Amino acid sequence: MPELPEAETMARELAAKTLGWKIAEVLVNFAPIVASDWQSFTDLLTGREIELVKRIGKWIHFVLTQDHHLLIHLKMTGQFHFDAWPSSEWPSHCHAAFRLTHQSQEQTLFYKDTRKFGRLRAFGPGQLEIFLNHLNLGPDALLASAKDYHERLVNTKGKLKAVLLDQTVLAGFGNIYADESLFAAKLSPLREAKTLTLEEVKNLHGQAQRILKKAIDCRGSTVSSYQAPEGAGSYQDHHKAYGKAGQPCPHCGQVLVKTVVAGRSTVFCPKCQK
DNA sequence: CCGGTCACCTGAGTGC
DNA sequence: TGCACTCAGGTGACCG
Repeated sequence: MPELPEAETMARELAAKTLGWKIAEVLVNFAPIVASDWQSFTDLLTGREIELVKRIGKWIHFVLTQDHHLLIHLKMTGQFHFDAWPSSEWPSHCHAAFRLTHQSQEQTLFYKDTRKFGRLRAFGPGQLEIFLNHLNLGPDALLASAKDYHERLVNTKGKLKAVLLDQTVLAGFGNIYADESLFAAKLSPLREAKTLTLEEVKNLHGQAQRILKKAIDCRGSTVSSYQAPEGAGSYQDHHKAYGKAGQPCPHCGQVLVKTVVAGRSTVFCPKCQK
């Protein structure tokens, strides 16, 4: 599900609701959703206060007191849901519950994930760095400069679309925003990334920045079930290529073509995108 | 080493 | 209606 704009939206909305709140209690309803054993997971989190909620690539990062951390990858269908603390019945597809307290107030944050691909990880002091090094994420797709893009893209083997999806090259692109950015930059997803000129990379960088920022303004794309804590996003109304195979290209009218690159469905205009 | 394929899951949509 | 089949925003393991 979430790519950079959806993860950014979730982090912002979670921050607004949970900053300064304490994790009073943790329940895990489906053990495999936690990367470690659930006992050490709950032990690491219980009693900590939430200092910051941010995004690292597509990961959601809760910074907790005493150098403790909660890192969540939402994969295809992960999302957050506020509801009542589960007595016996859990809300549908919710696999972990965090009872949060702030002075006399109380609320419960649920991790919800229909397809159960997502993973939650807790870290104690010094452990987060090791994990992030292991992930080896490239520069953030939104924060990186055109020079960063150029250095990363031109020094990588493979088709442009596959390279954009590789989180160790640039962190944050997924299938939607890769297709949308390539369409806007008039670059073929099938091009070998290393053949891009500096001008082409600068243009791709500019288009990607514009699209990712606009998507964040729209609170992400809701294609099927994606919801941020404050509800669905609306950037799907601005998609020009993703999900539009068979429809006319908005630039030239030629039919948009669907193919498969890096195992992912890819839509592009064979006339505009060179 | 590399690209391609599958596995992990569930639900929605489609066609018979 | 119902069933079989395909596809989905991601990534990591495995294979030739």
